Amino acid sequence: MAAMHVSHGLYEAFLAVARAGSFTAAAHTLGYTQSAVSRQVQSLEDEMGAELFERLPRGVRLTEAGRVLLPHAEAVRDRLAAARAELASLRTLDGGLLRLGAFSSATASLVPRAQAAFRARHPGVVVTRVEGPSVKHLGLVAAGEEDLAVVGPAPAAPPPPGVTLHHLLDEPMLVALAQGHPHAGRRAVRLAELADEEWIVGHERLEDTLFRPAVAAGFRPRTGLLAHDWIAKLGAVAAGLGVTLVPALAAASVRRDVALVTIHPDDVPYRRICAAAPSAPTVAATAFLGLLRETADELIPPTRS
Amino acid sequence: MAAMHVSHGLYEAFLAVARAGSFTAAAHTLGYTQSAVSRQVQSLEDEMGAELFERLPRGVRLTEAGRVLLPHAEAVRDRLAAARAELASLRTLDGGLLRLGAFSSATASLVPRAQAAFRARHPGVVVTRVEGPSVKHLGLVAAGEEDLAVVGPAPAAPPPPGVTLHHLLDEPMLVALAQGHPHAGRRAVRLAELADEEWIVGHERLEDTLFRPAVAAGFRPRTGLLAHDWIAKLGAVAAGLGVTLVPALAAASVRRDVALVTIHPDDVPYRRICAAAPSAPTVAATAFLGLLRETADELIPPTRS
DNA sequence: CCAGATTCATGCGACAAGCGAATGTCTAGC
DNA sequence: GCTAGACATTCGCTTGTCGCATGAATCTGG
Repeated sequence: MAAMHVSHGLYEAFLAVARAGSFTAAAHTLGYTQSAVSRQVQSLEDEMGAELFERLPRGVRLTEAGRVLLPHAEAVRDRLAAARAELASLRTLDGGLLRLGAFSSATASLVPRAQAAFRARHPGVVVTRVEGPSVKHLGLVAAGEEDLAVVGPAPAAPPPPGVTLHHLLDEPMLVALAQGHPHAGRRAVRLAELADEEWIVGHERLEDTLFRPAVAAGFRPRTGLLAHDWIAKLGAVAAGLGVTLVPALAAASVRRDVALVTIHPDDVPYRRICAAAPSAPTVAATAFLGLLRETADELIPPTRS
Repeated sequence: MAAMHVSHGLYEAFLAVARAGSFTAAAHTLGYTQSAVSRQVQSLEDEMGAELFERLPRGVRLTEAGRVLLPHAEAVRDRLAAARAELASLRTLDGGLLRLGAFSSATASLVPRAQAAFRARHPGVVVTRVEGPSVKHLGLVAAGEEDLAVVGPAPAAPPPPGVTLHHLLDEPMLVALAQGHPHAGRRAVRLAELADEEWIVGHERLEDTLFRPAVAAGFRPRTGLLAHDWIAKLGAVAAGLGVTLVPALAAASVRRDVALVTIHPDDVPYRRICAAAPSAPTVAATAFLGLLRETADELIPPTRS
C-alpha cells in the first residue's frame, strides 16, 4: 500500500519545472518559493522511486524517467481539467444527461413540446426518454435511476420517500364516438346521456378517471371491453363497439373515423398530471420541470384552481 | 487560480465510496475512519463545486455530477498506475528507450553485436541508433539528447563536462593493398616497407592514427588522395591508386579485390575506441555499456594494457 | 586566478491540513 | 417509541508544507 498523500501539486510542480527548465522559474510561475518546488519535486521523485530531473549548474533537465512520466502527467492534468469543465457545463446546462420518464399518453404532445423547447435552449444536454406506467417511473425516480418523470393516472398512493410531485395540469377528457353515433356531431354532451353506452377501458381498476364522475352523474358505466393500448381502444370505437374517454392532449393523434365530443363542464372528468422529481433534483431536471409547466399552461390554461 | 492542494486521496476516497456505496464501508477498505472519508469527499465536493453523492439513510448514491466525475477519476487513477508501472519497467529494463550514437565504422560489428545481445536480454527496451562523427555524439551526450555513444577517432580533446569516457578496446589497423601488390600475399608487413606508397586518407588532419606510428617508423607518408567514405577509399585501393589503413573490426566488410595484411606488432597503429556516457547514465545505458565491454573483449582480447 | 551571480539543496520555525476518537443527527425497522 | 445504522461535526494531535535564510556547486567576467 504505497502512494499515500500524493497531492496534485506535485504533478503541477513537475510539469511547471519540465516546462520552465528550472526550479526557480517554475516557482515564480507557480507563485511558490524555489524551496517549495525543490521539495515537491523531491517528494515526487521519492514517490516514483526515480530521479526525474538531472540537476545542472544552470537549471535542470529531464531524465529518462522524467521523459516517461511527462506525458502521463500531462494526460492526468488534462483529464482533470476536462472533468472540471464537464462539471461546470453541468451546472450551466451546457452539457450532461437528463434521464426522463413519462407514461405513454404524456408523450403525445406535452413531453415532446417541452423537450423541443429544452433542446432549443440547452442543446448540449442529452435527453433520454423512457415510456412506461407511472408507478414504474415513480420507483425509478425514487431509486435515482431517472431524473424526472411525468406521471398521471396513479396519484392515489402517496409518492415514495424522496420523491415530490409537482402538479402540472388537469387534463379534461373527451368522449370518443364512432362517426355514425347519434351524438357524434354535437358540441358537448352530458355524461348522463352516455349512461347506456358500452365503455371501453384500459385497466378495469385504474379507470378511476371514468368511474368517479360517472357515479356523480348517476350511473355505473358498463365496461365489457378491455383494451390495453390506444390503437385497440379507438379501433373498437371506430367499429361501433362502444365509446371511450380520450385525454384532451391526445386529441390530435386520434384516427379520423372517430369523433371526439366535449363533455359538459359540470361533469367532465379530469386527469391529474404531475411531474415526479427527486428531493434534490438535477439542474437539468429543474429546468425541464419549468418548461413542462410552461408547456402545460400553454396547452391548457390553468383556469381551474 | 483555484485547485490547490488537491490530494489524490480525495479521488481514491471518491472511487472507493462510489464502489462501496457507503462511506463507512469505503473507510474500512481504505483503512481510514469514516470521518476521514466523509471530509475527503466533502473536500472534493467543495473543490468541484457540486454534490457528488446523495446522502441516504442507508448509505450514499452517486449524483449526476458524481456519475460525470466517475469515469474521469477512474481514468486518472489508471493513468497514474500506468505511469508507475512504466517507471518500474524502466528500472527493471523491461521497457524504456535507449538512444544510442556511434561513429560510422563502429557500426560494422561492435555496436550491432552488442545491440543484438542487448535485444536478446531486454526485448522491451526500444533502442534507437544514430550514426555520425564522434565529436557530434560527444556533444549530444553532453546535451542529454543521447544516452550512450561509441566514439573513436577523436579522443584528443578532453571530453565535455558531464561526459565520461569508458575505454572499450584498442583496435589494430590493417593495411589494404590492391590484389596485385607485391606485399599482398604476406602475413605481416613492417610499416617502413610501405614508406614509398601513396596513402589514401579520410580527413587529412584527423589521420593521427597513421601519422604517429609512421613517424616512429621513420617516414612521413605521402597523402595525395582524400576519400571521405569507405567505398571511395577502398575503390581507390582496388584500382591500384594507393594503400590505406582499415580497422580490424571492419575487415569482414571489405570488398574481395582488396587484400588485407597485418602490420608487425612493433609498429601497428591502434585506434582507441571508447564509450561516452553521461555522468548519471540511464540503467539501460549502463547495461549496454557492459555488453559493449563484453563484445569488445570477445572481438579483440585485451592483451595490451 | 579570483570574486560575483545564479541555481539547487537544506535547516528552521510557523501555520494549516488531515487523521482518529467521540459525539450529534437523522432515518429505517421492529 | 426505541434501538441500530449511517453520515456529519467537534476536538486535540500528528504530520506535512510553506517561506525565509543559508550552504554548496558552478558559470561568468575582470
